[in-house]
Amino acid sequence: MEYNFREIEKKWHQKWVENKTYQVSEDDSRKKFYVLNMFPYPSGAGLHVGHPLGYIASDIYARYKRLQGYNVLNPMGYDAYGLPAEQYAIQTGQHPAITTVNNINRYREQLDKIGFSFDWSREICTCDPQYYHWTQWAFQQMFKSYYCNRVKKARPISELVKAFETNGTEGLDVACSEELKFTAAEWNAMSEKQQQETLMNYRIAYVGETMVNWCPKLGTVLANDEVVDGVSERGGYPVVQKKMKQWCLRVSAYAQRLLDGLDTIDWTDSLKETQRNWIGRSEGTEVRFKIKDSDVEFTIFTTRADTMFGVTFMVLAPESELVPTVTTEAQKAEVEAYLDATKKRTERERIADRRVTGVFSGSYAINPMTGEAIPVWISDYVLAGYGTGAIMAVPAHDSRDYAFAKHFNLEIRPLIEGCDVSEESFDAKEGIMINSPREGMNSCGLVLNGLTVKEAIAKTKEFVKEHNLGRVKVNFRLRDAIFSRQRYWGEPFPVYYKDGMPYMIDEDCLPLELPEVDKFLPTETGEPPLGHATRWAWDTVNKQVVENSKIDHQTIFPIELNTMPGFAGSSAYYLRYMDPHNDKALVSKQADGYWQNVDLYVGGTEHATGHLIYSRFWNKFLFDLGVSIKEEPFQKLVNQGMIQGRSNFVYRIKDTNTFVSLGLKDQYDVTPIHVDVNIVSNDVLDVEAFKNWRPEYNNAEFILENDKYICGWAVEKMSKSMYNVVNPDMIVEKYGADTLRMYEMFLGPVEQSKPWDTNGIDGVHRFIKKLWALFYSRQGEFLPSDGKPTKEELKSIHKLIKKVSTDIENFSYNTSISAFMICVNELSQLKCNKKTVLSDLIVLLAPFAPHISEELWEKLGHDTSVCDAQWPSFNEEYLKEDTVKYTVSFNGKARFTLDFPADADNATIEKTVIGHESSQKYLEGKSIKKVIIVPKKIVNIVIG
RNA sequence: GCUCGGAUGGUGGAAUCGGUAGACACGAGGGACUUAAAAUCCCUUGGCUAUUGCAGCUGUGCGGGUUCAAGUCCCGCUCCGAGUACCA
Repeated sequence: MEYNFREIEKKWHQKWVENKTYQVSEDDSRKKFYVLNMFPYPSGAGLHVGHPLGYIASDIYARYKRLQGYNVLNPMGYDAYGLPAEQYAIQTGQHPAITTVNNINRYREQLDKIGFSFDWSREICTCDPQYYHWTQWAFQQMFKSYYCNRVKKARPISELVKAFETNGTEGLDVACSEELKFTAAEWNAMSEKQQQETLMNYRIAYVGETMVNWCPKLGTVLANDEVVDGVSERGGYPVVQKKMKQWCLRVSAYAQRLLDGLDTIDWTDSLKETQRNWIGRSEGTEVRFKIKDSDVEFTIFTTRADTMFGVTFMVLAPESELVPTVTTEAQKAEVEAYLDATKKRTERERIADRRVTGVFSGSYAINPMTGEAIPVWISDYVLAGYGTGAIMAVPAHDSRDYAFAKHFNLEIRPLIEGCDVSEESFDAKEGIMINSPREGMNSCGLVLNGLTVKEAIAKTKEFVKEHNLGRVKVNFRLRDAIFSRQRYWGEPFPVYYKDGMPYMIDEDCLPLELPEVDKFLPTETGEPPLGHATRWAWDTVNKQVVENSKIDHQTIFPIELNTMPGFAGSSAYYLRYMDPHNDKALVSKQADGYWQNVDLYVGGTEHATGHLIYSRFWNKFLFDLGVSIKEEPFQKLVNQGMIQGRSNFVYRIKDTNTFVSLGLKDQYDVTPIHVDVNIVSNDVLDVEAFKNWRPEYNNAEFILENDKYICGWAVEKMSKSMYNVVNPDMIVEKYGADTLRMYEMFLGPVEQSKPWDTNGIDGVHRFIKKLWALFYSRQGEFLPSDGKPTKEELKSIHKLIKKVSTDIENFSYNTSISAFMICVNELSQLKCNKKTVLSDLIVLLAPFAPHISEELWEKLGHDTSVCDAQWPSFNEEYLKEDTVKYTVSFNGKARFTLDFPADADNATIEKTVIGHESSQKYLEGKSIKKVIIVPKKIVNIVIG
């Protein structure tokens, strides 16, 4: 009987739905396992063959864990808010909700063909009000919280208000935008508006006026991780810096915990390293410098406190608030011209054209160590956003300061013994200090000469602390996340404004639904697209606010017109899957208590500094609230590689319609042209299909080699424009889902990027047919029978059990599949038809090829789904060999291969070797010094 | 520039602790069955030399080193990929 995959796969898809095979619920009698894929953004292009790679890998693991007896949660959903649907809406007028639903349906159709064990009853979609209810709720909780550095936790803002009422800011240690100082009396005397403004300084979700990445073309701000090389990640439009009032999340408060948490999770080192760099912890010292002949003071941050004696100038960022203060009358015009010029440069230009620019402010600062007066400059190589926006410049030991000093002819003063700074600075943190202080230099008593750099830093820190010149400070590169987007297709903020200050809509009124608008562009007055939704503003928000918050009916409250960014909806979705239909809470205590956190998370590396930071932050916040019981959301993370396209080329002879085969192309002047990979097989072009591919090739002519047209090829990104997109539906149609699944895994390690090449798929398909042939003869006779397996049969299957079990744990699916091929070959050669052996084989195969496994499992007479079978365990007894081949070498030279008993030891080997004919000849007249048995069946004998 | 990966046949890739390369698969070549094709099965397949017997040399990006033994460890390079970039 033929292997009819179409019928089999259709049958089991139906049965799985009917029997709710993959629906799970909390079950305290079984251990849980939570497998999760990064949920997709449903794009209009549908899935290509690369998208399911990670889903297949995680599905195999999920099915494997289930066979081991775990209660496995394996959900799927959609990250449905996003720019493409909105851009499409702007162009065509089609509502993004419609586009999104269409795309989701298409995705679902494609996914269903591949046979995943997803529990679709838990499907979520970020644009569903039932879902974003909890995104809005979490945001409100952040608004109502501040971060206490003492307990290292988020706490209710009401606690902070109480503290202000009794003590003001006295003894406060909390995360804030800027250090404020006021007394209880001052606080109590503030108006409500002033109090609200003050609280903004401490809230975890706050409105802040910050420099943002503004993308004029998209009409919105972008987060740092959404900007790549100075242009927007989506669309590649220019991005400029702009000061704007925006919602922000105080991610920076969690910087240390985000860093520490990395040590507790099982992610790849490279991904952890990327996050560490992004968080960018640096330990240093803040030192105050006074401006000469003035009361003005400013603080700088340095990691090289040891170089205090080598400071020859100071630099402020152009955006620094101190700039107007330090600029003297005489320099005013020049400084203003410089500020103007820098403001005009986009970030992109600054990156592309890194020339040294700057201007002298006219003021001098006093070095607190030496009393020297040093010039204060302004330059855009100092960033306003990092540290204090001001630096002390040590040109001898910092390459940027060095370039600046050279350009403006400022003094360069070496501080490390033996370093040569005539050509470049000496940046390394090593060596012995000199000139600190220099002979004859005033000093306040600090002497660093003779110390190593490390010692000098420590000593200076102590000195600074003791003399109250500044403080020891840890700085992070991680910035607060900007949380407003001037777009339509995103979660609306559950916020209204009173007296210019934001207030939260009552929790009972959530979700605040996204209103309809008739235009998706900003309004004439420059407000975000939600500004078009005037009716909604009245009907929905004011009604909710007024009725539920018991506020004066006459008042019209403006509502927040921004929407939330893409990462809002994806930051806590893993919690929602645990309890997706709960309308009382994000997740019930019971569900969260059972599922805890994600045991295995699979997705691409492109989210390393975006989603994977934000959701860790978000989860830590919910952890502080007691909503999530695990501090880290994703215990183990596997990054699947990208599947690249394998493009094919034809070569057209210039100015003709004649195409020349690859091997002959060098004899002509040709242009390579991409050709659709779907009309090429094993690099041989289907000439007729090519003629029909496009009208202009209708009467194309060909110069063939060996009667074939051979195409060239290259590995490129899989994309429509390269004509190298391979669609999974087509593969399923031609070979079946089981073949697709196995082939995707057979292609190579999951973590590795590799090109898709449909050519190799026949090998996997053949394997499945061979497997089928173990069960059915060509005449359709069912072969399996009861009976005791032979030694060889047991050995073959137990070898496989051992291999596959360890391989799945290590995600080495490709080598597992090789092992299956070997085993099936062995069993066919042994003509094995023992039901026990074949049953084990089917269970092992079930995670990889679920459809054929279900079918054959049923045929073997089992009445439950193969999903509920038990993973077989192997028996070392069956794997033992009677004799073992040892390679024997003498002095590492002459080699023989000999058989020894499996349990041979030094003594028996020595005896046997000597007794052996060929070796005896070699050994004549020599004595054995020692016998070394090393693993892997090697014996070395040293003779002399 | 810095950080982290990687480089193995015509191709995708195996090789767990250093154990004597190239598993498995594709492709290619040859053969069987067939009127023919498809399907299936068998043989060969890193390179070079030898070939109606054995076999020999060479070989994991390049150059050194450690070791009885190196794709694997160490030192110095070349190239490729990813992340990051005035972070003081």
